[in-house]
Amino acid sequence: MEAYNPVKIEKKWQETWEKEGSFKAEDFSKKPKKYILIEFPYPSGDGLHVGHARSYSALDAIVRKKRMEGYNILFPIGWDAFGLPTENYAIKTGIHPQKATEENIAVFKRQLKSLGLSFDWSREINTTDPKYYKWTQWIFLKLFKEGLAYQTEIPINWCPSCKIGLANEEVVGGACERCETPVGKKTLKQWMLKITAYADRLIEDLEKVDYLEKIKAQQKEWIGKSYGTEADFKVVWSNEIIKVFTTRIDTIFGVTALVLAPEHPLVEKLTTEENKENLERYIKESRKKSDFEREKLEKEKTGVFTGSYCFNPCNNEKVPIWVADFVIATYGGGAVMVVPAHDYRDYDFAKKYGLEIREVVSGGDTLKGAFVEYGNLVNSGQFNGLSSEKAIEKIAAWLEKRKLGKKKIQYKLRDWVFSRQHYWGEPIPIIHCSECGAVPVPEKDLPVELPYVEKYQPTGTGESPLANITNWVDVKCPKCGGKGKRETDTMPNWAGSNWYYMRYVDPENDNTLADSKKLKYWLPVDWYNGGMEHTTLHLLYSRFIYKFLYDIKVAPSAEPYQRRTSHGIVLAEDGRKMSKSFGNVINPDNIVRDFGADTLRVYEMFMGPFDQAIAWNTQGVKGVFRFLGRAWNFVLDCSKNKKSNKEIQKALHKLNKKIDENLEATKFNTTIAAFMEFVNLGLESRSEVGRDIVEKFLILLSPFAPHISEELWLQLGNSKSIFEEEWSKPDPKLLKEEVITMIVQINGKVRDKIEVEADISEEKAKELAFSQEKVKKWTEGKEIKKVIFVPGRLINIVI
RNA sequence: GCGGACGUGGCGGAACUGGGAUACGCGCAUGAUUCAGGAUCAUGUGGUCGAAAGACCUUGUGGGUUCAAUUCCCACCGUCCGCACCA
Repeated sequence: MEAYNPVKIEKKWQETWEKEGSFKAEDFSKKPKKYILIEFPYPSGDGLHVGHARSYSALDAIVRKKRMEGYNILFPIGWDAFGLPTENYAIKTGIHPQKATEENIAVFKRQLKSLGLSFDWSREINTTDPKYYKWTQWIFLKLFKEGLAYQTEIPINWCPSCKIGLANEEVVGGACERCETPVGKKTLKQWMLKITAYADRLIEDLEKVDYLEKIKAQQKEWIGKSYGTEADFKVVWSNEIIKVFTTRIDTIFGVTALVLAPEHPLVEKLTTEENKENLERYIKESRKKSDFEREKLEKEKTGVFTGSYCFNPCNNEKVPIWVADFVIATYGGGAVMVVPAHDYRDYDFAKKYGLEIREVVSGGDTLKGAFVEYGNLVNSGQFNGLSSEKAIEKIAAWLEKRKLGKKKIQYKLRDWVFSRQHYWGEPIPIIHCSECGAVPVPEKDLPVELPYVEKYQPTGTGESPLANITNWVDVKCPKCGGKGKRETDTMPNWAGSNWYYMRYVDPENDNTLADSKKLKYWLPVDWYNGGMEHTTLHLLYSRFIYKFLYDIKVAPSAEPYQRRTSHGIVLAEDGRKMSKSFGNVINPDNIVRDFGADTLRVYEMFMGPFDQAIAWNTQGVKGVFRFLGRAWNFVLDCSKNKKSNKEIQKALHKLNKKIDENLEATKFNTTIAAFMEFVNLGLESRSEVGRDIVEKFLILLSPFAPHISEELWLQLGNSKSIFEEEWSKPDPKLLKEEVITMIVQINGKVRDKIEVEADISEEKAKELAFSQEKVKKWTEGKEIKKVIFVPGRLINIVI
């Protein structure tokens, strides 16, 4: 008998599957459809990560099983290829991003194919292909038309190293997500997408989908909806009104100051002569501070008095107006009412600057600290005695009646900065005309192709490298025919990934983003798996874009993804992140070469709970290789036997059941453990295991370890592919145990075990239990208080 | 500070709905095979006491509910992830 040698068989089967087009999805098939999606990879220069292999292998197992169950499966693959890493790589090496992308894709493709993943390669897409990004641009034009894409002059997060504007989502801990340089501010005219218009629907429609709870929670948190009241504070000696948002309008009688963000438009006007110098210095300094530094300041609060006052709308008291950089300019209008007695932050601020601390909600002690809970109102005029809940309603109504305020909903979510000052992205299809303003490129002129140039270094001025290409920039205005200039900003790398899963449905279509009938057939995606790190980025953005496309009747449903699961990352053996600089990267090529793709796939499923981060362990890989070797011997050995005993048949059906249940729950690790147990049992009684069993075993194994299963299937004399076999259903008769081990407990401690019929009656069980020697020993001379019988499980004697 | 997850052998981890704690794998030990190493196979492997039979202890800590708790409740300690001066 030949020993298991994966290198000899894997390539052969990969070629056969490809040649026969075994995994092609069929549009409009009569079979029930399932659209199963993994996040398409970014083809970086580092090659495939074992982390890619982890989630892809797991989903491939699900896909292969579902095909055998009779589903028409769409399991596609493509490349999310625009973006900074490639551009940076190009700048460093002098290799054009397009060429680098092509080379990287070739490597990724070879690596993915060497894993035997059952993608439908005929639907491969690439976001940098003009035929693809034509439609990315088309979506932008539609957004523009509906007023959801607009330009504005805003201070944006600016990475001084990448020389690029960043979305809030790309700033991690005050630093650039890509290069970890502390982020500063720069005011630029930027394209924005109005995701805030969809904030409510993005929250509400989470009810309709099946996402992990933590994903829903994170998205809601990110959108940050809060209910409150906006109150108008009129400035003394002026007609200016400062609008203040608060969730605690019940504390308005405790206001002893008002604080504006340094960027607030009224700051200059409100600053009196004698405070001018002080204030200017303060603003200058706080502007110099990056967000990163602001956060690092240990929450020490600083501020300066403007010299002006305003009126509290509820009691007409004069309230001093301050400026402080703890107030966020972009949230709630950039103005905060300070209630030291009932807010921790305000308390600190008041202590530092000697502001009055006035209790207006009873229950705390203003000498000790802020009391932030709800209570009953005091020192609040006609509202005294009301509970906070009631007061919030009453005061809001009172303000509203006098046109001094109104109820308001605030979100943390902000509009999405959609401009990037880079070369390697989709050009924004807009032409600027001095007469007509921003004019959309006519749809018939799409795509606006990215010009192929030699130099793509950032200009550093805030303009993209495209600004230097005059013959591309200078065009006629499509509206008036006059002089126009192309928009030189490009889109962020999220643009292409917003809608890519729609393109898989109809990847060659040149007339529309995708045929509407095909969209209707395949969408929504039934199961989408990806990384947790995309929860507030890609996942939220793409839901927004899809909802927009639904509104303009392109997308067929309200939500794009029916189910969302997440995998944990794969760490290096030392528990750190895999990184070239640590020299701890595991290259999947080496694992495939030394142990085979099946071992890699099974190991990555076995290594730990799917949703949990886990460290690589090469010893563990060896263990899985051993298991597959044992399985190989087991199958070939036992295939010569004619008959199988009942025990192994039962074990097989139990295994079958376990796989069915576990896969839906993404419990891949225990599924593999069940296979190992089965093979251990099989080898123990190998003379009593026959061909019928090993054939069925191979069918069960095939989604997980496709190459070895296909090869053994052939060696057993089958002529058709194992993947044309039907997935089996466990036989309930064989699942039913006839004999069970009944546990006998004395006072909850296991003292004996007895083999009994599964449906033994209570009387018989008791009788049997008490007749046991061990039980007699433990109960001798003791008073028996109680006997508990759990059918099919145990008997507990309380003494 | 807020939101979420979690704490089980030397290690990764398992345990359905409250019913045998430590499945499966790694590692380790002993033996077989081998000139040797590797590979493979067999057996053993939570702790303490014991020659053994066996007894007792053990799921972060302390308490509670229960015939029975890794699982449920309360308090505390600790770890990880996300957000974070959001008014």
